[in-house]
Amino acid sequence: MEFTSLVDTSLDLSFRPRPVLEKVPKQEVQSDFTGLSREKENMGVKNEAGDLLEELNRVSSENKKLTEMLTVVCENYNALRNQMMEYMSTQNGVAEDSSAGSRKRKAESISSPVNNNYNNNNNMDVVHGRSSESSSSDEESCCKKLREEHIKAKVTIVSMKTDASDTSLIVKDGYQWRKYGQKVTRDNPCPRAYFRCSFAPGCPVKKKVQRSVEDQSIVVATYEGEHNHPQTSKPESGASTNTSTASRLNVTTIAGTTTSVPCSTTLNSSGPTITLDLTAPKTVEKRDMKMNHSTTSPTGANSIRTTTTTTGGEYQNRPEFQQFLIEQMATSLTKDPSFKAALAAAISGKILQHNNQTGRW
DNA sequence: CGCCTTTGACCCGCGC
DNA sequence: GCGCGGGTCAAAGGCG
Repeated sequence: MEFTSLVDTSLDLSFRPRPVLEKVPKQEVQSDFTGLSREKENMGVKNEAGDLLEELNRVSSENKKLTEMLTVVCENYNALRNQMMEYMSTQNGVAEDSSAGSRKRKAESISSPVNNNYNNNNNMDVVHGRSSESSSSDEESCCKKLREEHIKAKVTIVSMKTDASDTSLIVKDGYQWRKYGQKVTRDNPCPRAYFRCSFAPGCPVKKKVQRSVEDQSIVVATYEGEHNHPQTSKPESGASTNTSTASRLNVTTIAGTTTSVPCSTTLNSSGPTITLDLTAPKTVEKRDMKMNHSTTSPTGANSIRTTTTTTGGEYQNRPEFQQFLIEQMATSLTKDPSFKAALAAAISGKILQHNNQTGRW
């Protein structure tokens, strides 16, 4: 996510006074008083207009300076951020290289295709021959933590309703996944499957899939990270990979600012929790639209759980659904402070522009 | 042959 | 320090 995308200077934040601006009010003042011989009042209004213009120019130049400063700050931020990410990648690569010595398996099989794939990006900037002792463990752990926090900030939880008899833990979401592990966890007798995005070698996204304890017909998938590549294929609406069973899709995203659109091609991270049951007959009901801190998040994060029920095929065309989407988008946008700032700047810019063109204040 | 799943072993963080 | 539990690795085998 680029910072500049949050503060978009294309919204004409830099309000520039134009020659027209100086002329228009004068013309208007003169035209308003044409034919009237009230020299004193006229002079008073002209002085007032002049003062206002002076003030406007001052504020405009100040605004311009601030905008330039903001641009510089944004550029610096991006540069620093890129350096930081690059540095973290390098450190991570070094750390993993250095840790290979301590890990028996890694030392035994460095040429593992899995490892090569997974670390492709990180290895690009690795300075080979650097001893493991030379790297600062503090910095490594710091960078690792930062990276983990960065990833953890983008956690999406998707629940999908399947038949309880369906033992597969595969959620078809349009991406290509490679299963790399399965584990029975303590709090859930059903095994948890671990997947890694296998479409792009350096894609950091991981997915955990496990059946719900409460309702074993619900498969809960937890996505971590963001894909660095486009989606490979469209997710099949209301489908699971098991063709014989299947056909019940619940989408639940957890925690954050972005709302996932059900059955869409993107499973955006970090949105309010939305549970969509596309399986039941043709009714559309919105439940629990308010904040609901219970339920689906194993992390216990604040979440909105919304359950909408209808038939999958017609669902997205229904006006209720469109309205619901708009509401969700509006909610997400209004929660975003940067969007508010950009919107305010855009509105004020437009007002100023309009006033300049009409000559009215 | 290449890719995928399975599965037991290993790693590592955390709480006691 | 030790044990527990979650996460990951990688060899083995299956499948198209």
